[in-house]
Amino acid sequence: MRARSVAPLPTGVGATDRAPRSVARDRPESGNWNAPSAGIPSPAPMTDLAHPDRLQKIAALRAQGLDPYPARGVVATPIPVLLAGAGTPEAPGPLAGTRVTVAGRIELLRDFGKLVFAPLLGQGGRIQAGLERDRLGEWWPSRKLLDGGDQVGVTGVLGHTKKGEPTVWAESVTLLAKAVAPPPEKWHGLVDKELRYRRRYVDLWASEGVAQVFVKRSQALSTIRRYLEGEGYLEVETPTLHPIAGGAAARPFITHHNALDCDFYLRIAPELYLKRLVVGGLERVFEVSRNFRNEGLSQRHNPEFTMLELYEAQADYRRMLEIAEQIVERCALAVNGTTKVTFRGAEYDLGAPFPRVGYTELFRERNGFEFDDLARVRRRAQELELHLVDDPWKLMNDVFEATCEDGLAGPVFVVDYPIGISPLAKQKPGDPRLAERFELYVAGMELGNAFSELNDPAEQERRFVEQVASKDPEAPGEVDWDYVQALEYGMPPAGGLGIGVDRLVMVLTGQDSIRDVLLFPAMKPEPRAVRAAPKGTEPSGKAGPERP
RNA sequence: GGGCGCGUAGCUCAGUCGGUAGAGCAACUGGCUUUUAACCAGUAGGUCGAAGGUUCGAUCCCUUCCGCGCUCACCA
Repeated sequence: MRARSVAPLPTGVGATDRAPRSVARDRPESGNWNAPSAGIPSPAPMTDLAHPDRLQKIAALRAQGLDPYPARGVVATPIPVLLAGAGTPEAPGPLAGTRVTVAGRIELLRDFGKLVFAPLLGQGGRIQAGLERDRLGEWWPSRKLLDGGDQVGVTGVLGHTKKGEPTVWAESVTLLAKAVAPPPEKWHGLVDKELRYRRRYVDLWASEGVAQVFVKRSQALSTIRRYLEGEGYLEVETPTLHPIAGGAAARPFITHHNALDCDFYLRIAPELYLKRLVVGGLERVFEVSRNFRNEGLSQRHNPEFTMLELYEAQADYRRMLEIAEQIVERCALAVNGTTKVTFRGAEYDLGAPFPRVGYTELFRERNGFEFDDLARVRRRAQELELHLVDDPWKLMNDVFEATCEDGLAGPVFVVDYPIGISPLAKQKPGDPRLAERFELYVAGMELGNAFSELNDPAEQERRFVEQVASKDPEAPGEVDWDYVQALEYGMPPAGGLGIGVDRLVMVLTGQDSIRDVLLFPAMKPEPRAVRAAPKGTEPSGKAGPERP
């Protein structure tokens, strides 16, 4: 909530005869609770989590004419500012001894009878409030209505305890929102992974370091945007609903538009739209897009994931190498202050430049023959007990991934991919077997993919037709003729790059699983939705929740 | 989709070789004015994930289902 003053409520407009107290949030009176709001009762809490004792406290508050969910917050000083301003007992800071207001969630209550310590959690930190009987006067008995998890505002003098901990010695306490669900166990916090993901709103404050991961994620995205804008790029937004699932080989989600009475595919890649924009004269574009693939889940795969894609006219994949390096290095520095990261037990240096290794050379080194020796590829695939897919080029790449990918600790660029697995990339001059394409690997994980974009419409049409004709269930179902037509209008030579933002954030923050860098990873719906009616009110026991 | 594992109080976990369950924290009551997982005493809290089967009796054994985790497959 933004800090601002609120004009007193005019008498008779939603105000009561206690209105002068109700608007006192900027000048809290000692011992003041919140004045009542319009007297609208809240509906009964809906889930099993609501604790009866806490519901009774709400009833007690309302009985006193007090609002457990007041309309206004308090004007508070951010906790990091308070901590810095408090200094130490030996060297008090500029705020020590002054009256301050802090807002936050009561982490827990340590009750000593006539003194209660209450660590308050807010964004950016934790500071302790000290509630003393002798300072709080007539409010003091009301402390019994507070619980761990409640949102409160505390005004008092900033000081220290005997042990030197910064403490706001409360002169008034304002309940800002009553928590009816109890917080997790204070020492272990939330450890059940399912609960952590389902109740991220608890995990974010109850589990150490979780919020920081998402702060870093935001910083990384912000860094990417700043860098690309500095390079003259324009951020754009292209459709999520696609008539043809193109730009990647993946199984799409299908949805239906009622008014148009047609099916759409959820975006599997923004690529073809972004290149249309390059045709349209937007010479440097990028998009941070959510993509959806109807495939398996794993530590590296979520059904929806975030991809950065960018395209630059007059550039080729060599320029994309540089941009990829810059993005990774700048993000590391912005997020961690160093290019060194620890991921899955190993240390990596994300400082540019990254080494390059040729796909051809790597394949030959690990397998002892050329990647386009398809007969030997097939034998090798049998040795490796790989699933023998029909598409020889796909099989070749399966062999590559099985034999080469694990060794790519990285960061490293694998450059010059076989053209057979690069349907949207331009052929490498002087070697018709290869495309001007690279992938970026870190910790054996593909982080990025880039190429010199194919802009020959006839060649693109030929490859599309070939794809559609293939037996690959993940190939597009039909040729994107509109895209071919776009190329017919002429697309300048261009380089394009895609970076898996979730995976990049995994590496930057040292998280093993993609789920730990997604605020709300995909989960099956929780069967429990609503709670039974309050005890004793079920008509016959049949009206309870459906709990299959 | 396959394999392995897990599901017991709000949270973290014990336990029952089959006789319907315990601890710590949280909650509630009482005590305590400097705690850092405070402490001390007491109280309350559970259709032991769901359904079915075996059994005199199932939270425990069996089957199926649901959810989650790990792993393999899948995943340019």
